[in-house]
Amino acid sequence: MQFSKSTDYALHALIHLGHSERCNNVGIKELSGALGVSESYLSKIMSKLRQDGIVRAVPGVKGGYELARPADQITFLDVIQVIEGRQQLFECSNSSSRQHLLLAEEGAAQGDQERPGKNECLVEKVMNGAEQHLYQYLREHTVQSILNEAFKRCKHEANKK
Amino acid sequence: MQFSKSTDYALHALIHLGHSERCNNVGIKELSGALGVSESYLSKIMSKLRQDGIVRAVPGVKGGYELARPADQITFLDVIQVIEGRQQLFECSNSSSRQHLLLAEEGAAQGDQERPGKNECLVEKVMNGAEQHLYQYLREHTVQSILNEAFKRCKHEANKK
DNA sequence: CTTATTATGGATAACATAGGTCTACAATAA
DNA sequence: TTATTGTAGACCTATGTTATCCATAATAAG
Repeated sequence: MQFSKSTDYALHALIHLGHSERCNNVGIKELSGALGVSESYLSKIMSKLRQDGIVRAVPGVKGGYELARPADQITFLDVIQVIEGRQQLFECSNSSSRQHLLLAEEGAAQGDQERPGKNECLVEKVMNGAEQHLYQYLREHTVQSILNEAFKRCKHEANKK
Repeated sequence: MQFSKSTDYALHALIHLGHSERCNNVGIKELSGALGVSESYLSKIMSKLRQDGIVRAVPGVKGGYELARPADQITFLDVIQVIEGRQQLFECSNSSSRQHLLLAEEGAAQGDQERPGKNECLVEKVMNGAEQHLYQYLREHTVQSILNEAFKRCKHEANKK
């Protein structure tokens, strides 16, 4: 279980875009140079980000990419879900096994429809809880928060000199 | 990014073992039957769990598996790390890129050894924070806590009748 | 001691996904 | 119109997941 390299590239690319907000568009050449990835591969990732409305792209001379919304409204979770997809982190593979009859439906016999989550597998329930926990953390960190942190580091270093 | 089916099988198998604590050993046949997985595949998973000291195995007639320690000392994290491995969830793939020079080393110039984590990439820092957050949650849930929850469900249903 | 039973570990294979390249095409500013 | 830049698709390879099968080792019971 690991995040893909594409997620790494996407996050760093977005930070680069946020950092270069002054000049409108950043070309794939500049981006791939900064990250050390091939243009062809990175452009695929950028396309995904564009399709999901994270960045805007303009073709043509002087074209390139820019953030589609303020950097403080682009969360880590946004980016991760674009690249990794939105399937849940954990799924019980065989919900009709004897095990599940025991764990999930033991307490949910006849017509127990008033509580819908009741016959969910307990293992899955814990794992979904973990997922929500993780997502909450990832929602609290944005491209902007990275830029702020980098700026703080920079200033701190300047003071020492 | 998803947990593998093996993790699912491992968790359910351990819960089965915890539930059948009375009779000493549970054979692979009973386990695979309960989970709806082939014996050959499940035995691979059980071997891993044994190598990491989660379960004990005895071969021979009347052999089988049992938990190697109390169910409340087997956390979800333990199981996941055995099956999924212990690599970190996220690694920056190219820490020598221009991007990283900006993000990580901007504030960590000459001889800055007194703070070791200082020149870590900020993206990686957030992701490692997310990982620790997730791990903390997974440490708080054990095989025993699932058994307790199942027991509660069972009792609750009994009261209703 | 022999035998039936059970777990172990290696070899192998189908399949999906990640990671990456290349090329033809579309859009746009100069 | 043309040079430049992003888009989309085909394509390839390596790796990991999910599995199966078989020979071997260990063990309890007879």
